[in-house]
Amino acid sequence: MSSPRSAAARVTMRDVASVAKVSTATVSKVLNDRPDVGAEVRQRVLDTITRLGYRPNTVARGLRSRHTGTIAILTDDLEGIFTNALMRGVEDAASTYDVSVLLANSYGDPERERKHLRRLLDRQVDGLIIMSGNRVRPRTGPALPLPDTPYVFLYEYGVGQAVPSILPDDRGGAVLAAEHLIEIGRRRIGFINGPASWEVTADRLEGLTDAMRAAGVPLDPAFVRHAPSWAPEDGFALADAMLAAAQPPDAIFCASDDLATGALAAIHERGLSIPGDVAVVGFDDRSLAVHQRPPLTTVALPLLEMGLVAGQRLLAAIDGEAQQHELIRIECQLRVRASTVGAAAFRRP
Amino acid sequence: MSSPRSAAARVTMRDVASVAKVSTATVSKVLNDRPDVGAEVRQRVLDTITRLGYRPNTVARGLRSRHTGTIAILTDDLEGIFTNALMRGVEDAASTYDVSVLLANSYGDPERERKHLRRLLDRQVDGLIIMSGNRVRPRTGPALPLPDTPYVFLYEYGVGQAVPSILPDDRGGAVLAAEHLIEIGRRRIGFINGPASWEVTADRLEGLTDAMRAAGVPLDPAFVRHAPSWAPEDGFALADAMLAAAQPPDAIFCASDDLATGALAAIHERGLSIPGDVAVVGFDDRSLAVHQRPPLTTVALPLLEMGLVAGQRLLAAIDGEAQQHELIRIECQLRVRASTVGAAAFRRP
DNA sequence: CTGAAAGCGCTTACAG
DNA sequence: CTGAAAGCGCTTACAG
Repeated sequence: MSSPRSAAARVTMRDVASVAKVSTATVSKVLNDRPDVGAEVRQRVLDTITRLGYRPNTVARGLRSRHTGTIAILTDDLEGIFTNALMRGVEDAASTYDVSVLLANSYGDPERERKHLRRLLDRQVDGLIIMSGNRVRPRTGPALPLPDTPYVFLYEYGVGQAVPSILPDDRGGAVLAAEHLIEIGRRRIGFINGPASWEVTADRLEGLTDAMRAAGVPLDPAFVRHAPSWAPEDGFALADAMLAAAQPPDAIFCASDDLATGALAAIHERGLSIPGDVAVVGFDDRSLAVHQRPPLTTVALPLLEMGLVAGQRLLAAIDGEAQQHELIRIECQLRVRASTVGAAAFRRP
Repeated sequence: MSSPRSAAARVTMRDVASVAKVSTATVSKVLNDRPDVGAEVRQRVLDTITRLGYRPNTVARGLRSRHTGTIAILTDDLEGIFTNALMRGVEDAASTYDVSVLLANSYGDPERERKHLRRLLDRQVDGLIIMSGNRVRPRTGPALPLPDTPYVFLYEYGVGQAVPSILPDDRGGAVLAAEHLIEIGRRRIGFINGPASWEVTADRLEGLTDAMRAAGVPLDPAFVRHAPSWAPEDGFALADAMLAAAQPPDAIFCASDDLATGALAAIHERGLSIPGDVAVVGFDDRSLAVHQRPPLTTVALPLLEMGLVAGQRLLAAIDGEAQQHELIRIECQLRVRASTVGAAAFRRP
């Protein structure tokens, strides 16, 4: 039974059929769990399969059946700050259904996107997830028309296309943060938002505003600022400015963990305690949040779940479910840590 | 010419052949850039292809030709700290050769790895990149034997297998850091290493030790410490302890940017200047490095290049190049920033 | 240089 | 319930 090392003649469905004394059609039916196979024959085929170590060739199956069990993630940024977690969700969903996922990185370049799309379509992918790895914004359709291939948008959204877009509920996340600060007794809440050109900043501001209004707590316009960038440096500068006011805020809500990192430093530098003098809440729940001094209370983006939902929606569409234009907002979660409910005050030594 | 929306009968090679009045064999030759086709016929085929908007079916090609133009990345951690950059390198290399890349996440579970491997082999992938997203260590072979499918290890390494492993040159990276600190005149250099159970910490310690010895600068054992974890908190604690010494270090080299972040905080808290009193160097060059106060000099891991090399090596093996057991170390790069050559001292206000 | 024929390994109607 | 036949869309020897 020794076989030439690499030529180890693959065992095919024909081999199984001939050994089990059935037709390949029958083997195929057994493999695909079709009901119309006798119990005895089924068992014989199954036994033969394991005895021969037969494995179906997905490529052949794909050619004949016209579905490949493959989806693709097409992203504009493979190194985006949220890319991994989103991808993991998609991969989890796909894996559950024995679907494989292809990866394509367009770098946000339409020409590259077109190339990838072409290759992916040539490869007969069953569907596509078009994903931004870092920034929610509207986008036009795919760089190539996809008349026969379902797709969904993830962490970005289409404007006219009849497909779902999976997004975080940024507004709701900000509401959570605001309600938490109000609940722990803060009344002078500052907001360090991200650059106004980023769409999420509008949603987060809206959530904060609505929650404050609902609670009857006024929001001082002087304490509501857009940072020029998302960098900690800007969080530092804006927090420092707020702290210099005659009546400084007793809480600062930042639209990102990075901004919050800067805010924490500014508060420390002034010798104020956290959360005693100033409570701080971030947004995103990146891994650095938990390592801040004190650990940062923050609003967690539901990235994994978003990826899962995107995957499930796509799979459903592949199975024939009708798609329509809709924005699916996934709830954020508040992660309460010491920067708002600190064990004792966290004052600089 | 209106076509029923979804049934838009695909144009196949047969259509092209019949319109161009040639055989499908000839179309295939043109498509695959075979030399044995007349110039005139070639042109006619090409014209027909664009006129009909023909696109080859990769699945059919794969079935017949026995190579699918697909590789897979199998990782134990899709959210590993270095996963994205490594993947981007692989994707870049693959894309260049018109090869697609599949993504598979085993979560480090052998059973899951086996499942993925099985699915990937059924799918007839041409090759595999087996990658760790966060930690260099030796590993046994794939959870399933791969007699006919080439693979390479990335950011981890095999022990016996006749395949290459792509790794960073951690030792060399530490040499760069040490030489830099010595060059700017530091003589009492502290080293905050990562947990001893992490293999890279041995390499980085060796690099530091060798460089110091070569320069004739003594290394005080009291200033060489393994942190219990990679977290900033531990960097803080160890730096703080070193600074409390009668003769504190004038430079601290940290085996990760996270540790360095903690060290920076400890130095600030003591009211010392950076780099005036103490210079700091990190390792990894994560995005947070540049946002430290002051921006952190650090040793950049060559992740993108590692991914590229892994991809290229794999593609070469797929093309038939012989593989052997080898550890391929890619050079790190020193990124000099203000924490060692700061514009003026960076003293706390 | 060109084409007729076979075949990659499956699944799909369809007949019995 | 089972099988013979056709065919998915290509590429590969091979003959001319």
